[in-house]
Amino acid sequence: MGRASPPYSFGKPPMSLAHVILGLLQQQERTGYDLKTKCFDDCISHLWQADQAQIYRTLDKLESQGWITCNVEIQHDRPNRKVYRITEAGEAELTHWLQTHHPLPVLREPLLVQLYFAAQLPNEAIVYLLEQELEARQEKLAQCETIEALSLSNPTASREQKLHRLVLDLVKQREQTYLDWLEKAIATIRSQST
Amino acid sequence: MGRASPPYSFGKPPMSLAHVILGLLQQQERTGYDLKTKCFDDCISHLWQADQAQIYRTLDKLESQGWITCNVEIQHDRPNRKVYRITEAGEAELTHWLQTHHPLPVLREPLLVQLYFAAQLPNEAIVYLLEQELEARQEKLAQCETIEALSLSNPTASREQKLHRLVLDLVKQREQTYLDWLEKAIATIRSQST
DNA sequence: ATCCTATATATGATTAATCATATACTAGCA
DNA sequence: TGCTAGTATATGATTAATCATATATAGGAT
Repeated sequence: MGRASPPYSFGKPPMSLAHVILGLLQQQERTGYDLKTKCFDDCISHLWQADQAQIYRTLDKLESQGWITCNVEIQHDRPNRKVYRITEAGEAELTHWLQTHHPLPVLREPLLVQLYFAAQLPNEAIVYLLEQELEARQEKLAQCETIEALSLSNPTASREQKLHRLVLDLVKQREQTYLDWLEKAIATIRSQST
Repeated sequence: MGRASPPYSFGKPPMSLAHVILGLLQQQERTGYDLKTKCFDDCISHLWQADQAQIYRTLDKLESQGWITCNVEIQHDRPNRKVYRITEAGEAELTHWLQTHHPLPVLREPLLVQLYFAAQLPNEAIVYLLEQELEARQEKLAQCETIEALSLSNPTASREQKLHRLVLDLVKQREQTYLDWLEKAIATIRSQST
């Protein structure tokens, strides 16, 4: 008991986006548009990026799965809103998923491939590549700091906020590790004879 | 000039796996089976993981693109081998790709999502989750060290090897950042009242 | 009068990736 | 005898993700 019986058919093991959405809908009811603009883009872009089309299609699947329900709000000045709410089955599924270990995600970084095969390139070309990456990573760290300022600025440290803080700490440290390594790598390549 | 004219149609911007394969074929000619077993699984698993089926399909695409050619080696005791070699057009494409900045890959980590929404869970459940992640990350770091021992043990420091070392350094540091954070996070949660 | 932005949802097309499975022969082991 | 492992390539099915585009209305700026 606790979970629906076997024939799920909907996306087996990870299905992570579905569960991110369940988590967000457990906080409060929302529309697809709210999820995209207020949640994914403004609050958890450091954590999970999602395409608008995929959000709407996942909402459809979650609804036909019985994990969320939909209530259409008629609006006259604007398009109607489909407000989604998590169901009891959805909460059970979320609670189960939250406690399940998932395999480490596969990382595929073009920059590392480039560096791995860069032996044929002149040093300046390699340094240029690393500098562009450095710039992109600095920008990403800045985005993390924006999110930090927006959502973790007030001193009220609820249990939830402490967890959000932990998550953001990792993401920031990850970027910092990258930045440190890039600076070291640039110095190493520069000091090298071609 | 330098690149084939517009109607590529094959996978636009990233197409990274195709370029990893081009890089490996520039080192020497290989079969799909060699690529899977000797390269992806043994040498660059820390860098890029690839499914056997996708390797074969990408070889087909690269061939029809004119970036590699194929020579069938007839074997009588075993299945025939299709030996692939990079072409001049392929080398030009690789050189171009190696110098192009690519957008940062999107990271989607189930564990971070779980922690973000874990406020409803008891501390022990959160700690258990973090400990499982810690174990998986330790194993991954150990895999990096195996690769290090296998491919970077000899003291000959060619230009190529120095680059491979840089790449491995980042991957190891990334895992270490994770491990440090996980230990800190476990201590933090443990010290917390439920 | 025209254009852009915001609100709101939806579909079609395509790519990248994974999983399962099929085929086929050899060699070694139990 | 049957089983497994290694060598070698290939296809079908499916999922996850991205991009482009379509529709519709209101309100503000140029």
